[in-house]
Amino acid sequence: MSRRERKKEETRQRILDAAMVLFQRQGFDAVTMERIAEEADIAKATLYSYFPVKEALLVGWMQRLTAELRPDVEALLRGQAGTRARLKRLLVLFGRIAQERRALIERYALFRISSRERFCGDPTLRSGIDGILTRILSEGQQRGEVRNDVSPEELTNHLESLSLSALMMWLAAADDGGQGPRLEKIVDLFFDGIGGQ
Amino acid sequence: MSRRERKKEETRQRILDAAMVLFQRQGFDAVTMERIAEEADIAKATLYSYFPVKEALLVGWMQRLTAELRPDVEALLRGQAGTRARLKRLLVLFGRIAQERRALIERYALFRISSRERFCGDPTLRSGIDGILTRILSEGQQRGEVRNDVSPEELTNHLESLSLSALMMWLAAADDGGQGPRLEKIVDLFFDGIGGQ
DNA sequence: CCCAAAAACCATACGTCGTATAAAATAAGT
DNA sequence: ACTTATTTTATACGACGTATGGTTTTTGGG
Repeated sequence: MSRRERKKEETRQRILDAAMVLFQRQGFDAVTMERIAEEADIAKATLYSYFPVKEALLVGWMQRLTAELRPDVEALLRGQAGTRARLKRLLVLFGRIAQERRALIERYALFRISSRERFCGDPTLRSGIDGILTRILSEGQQRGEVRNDVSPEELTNHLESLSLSALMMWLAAADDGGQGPRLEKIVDLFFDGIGGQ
Repeated sequence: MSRRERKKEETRQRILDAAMVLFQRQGFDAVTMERIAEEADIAKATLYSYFPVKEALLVGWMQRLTAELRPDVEALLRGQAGTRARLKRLLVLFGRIAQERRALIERYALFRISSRERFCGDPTLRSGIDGILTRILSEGQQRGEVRNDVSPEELTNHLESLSLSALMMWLAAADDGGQGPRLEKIVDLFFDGIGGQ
C-alpha cells in the first residue's frame, strides 16, 4: 500500500468522521456538503471525488458499522444452525442497530433501496451485509435447504428488498413500541412464502 | 364539480401531455421543469403545485396507463382462477408495458421503490396497481389460499418490493433477450418461498 | 538530488431541483 | 359590484452535483 493510498484512506476517514459528527448533531438534511468539506478542511470538489453523492457518506458509515460487527457475524456463521436461523440472527443483529439511529438509518435505507448499483453489482456502493447474505444463501443451496433454481445473488437482492421494505414500514409506523423491526417475520415469509398455512 | 375543479383537472392533463411528449423526445433528464412549465404555458411555481417533484409526472403517467388497462384488469379479476394465477396475469400485464418504455419505466420504478409515501399510504402518489394487488391478496386470504397472519397491505408492499427489485434487475441486465422481466417467477417465489424445493 | 509526468487538489462558476414570498389575477359568495 | 378566498405569477434563493482550468503534491527515473 503506497503512501498515496494511505493518505487517501486517511482523508477518507477524516471526511467520514467530520460528516458523521455533523449529521448526528444537526441531522442529515441540515448539513450541507460545503459544511462537511469545510469541517474536513478540503475543497468541495475533493469531497465529491471521495463521495460522489451525499448519501455515499452514509454508505461509508454503514460499512464501518459492519466492519465492527465482523467478529459477531463470523461467530454467527461458524455456528451449526440452519439457514433460516442464520438469516434471522443476522438480520435481527442489524435490526437492533437500526433501532438506535433511526433517522440516519432511514436515509440510508431510502438511498440503498433505490440505488441502481445494487442491481448491477458495483462494489464501491455495496452495503457489506449483502456479501454475507449471499454466502449464507449459497451455503443453504448446497445443503439443499434453499431452492437452487435462482442464483444466490438474485435471492440476496430479493431478501434485501424485503428487509428494506419492512424496515421502511417500521419507520413509517411512528409507534414502534420499542420492539424494533421484526425481521424474523420477513425471513419466515421469505422461506415459507405466503401460501403455506 | 365546480368550474374551478374542472379547470384544475384540465390544466393537470395539459401539463401531463406536455411533459410526456418532451420526455419521450428528449429523455427524462434532458427535460427541465422550466421547459415543461413553458410548454404547458404556466409558471414554474404552478407546475410544482400540481406535481411536487419531477417524478410525480411519471406517477401521473402511470395512473393514466392503469386507467386505460382497467377493463383488462376487471376481466382478469372476474375470472375464476386462483390467487397465484391472478397475480401472475396482472404482473405479466404490467411487465409487458415495462418492456415498451424501458427508460421511463426505470425512472418510475426507482422513484416508486423509494418513495416514503408507499409505506405511509398517501393516496396522491399511489401507483394504481397496488390497490388491485391488495384486493387480490385479500380475497386470497378469505379463500384460505394465502396466509392471514400478515395484513393484505403489508403483503402488497412486500410483493411490490419484490416485483420492482426484479424489474430493476431486468433493466440492469442489458441483454434482455426480448423476453421481458419474468414476474411469474417472482409470484412463484412469493408464494412458495425459497425453502420448498 | 532534481525534474518531468501523473495524480490529487483547489477555487469558482454553472445548471437544475425544489422552496419561499409577496404581488397580481381569477373565481366564489353575498 | 364588492369583498374574500384561492390560484397563479415573477423572482430570488439554498443546496446538490458537474465542469473547468489552474495549482500543488507525489512518484519514479536519470
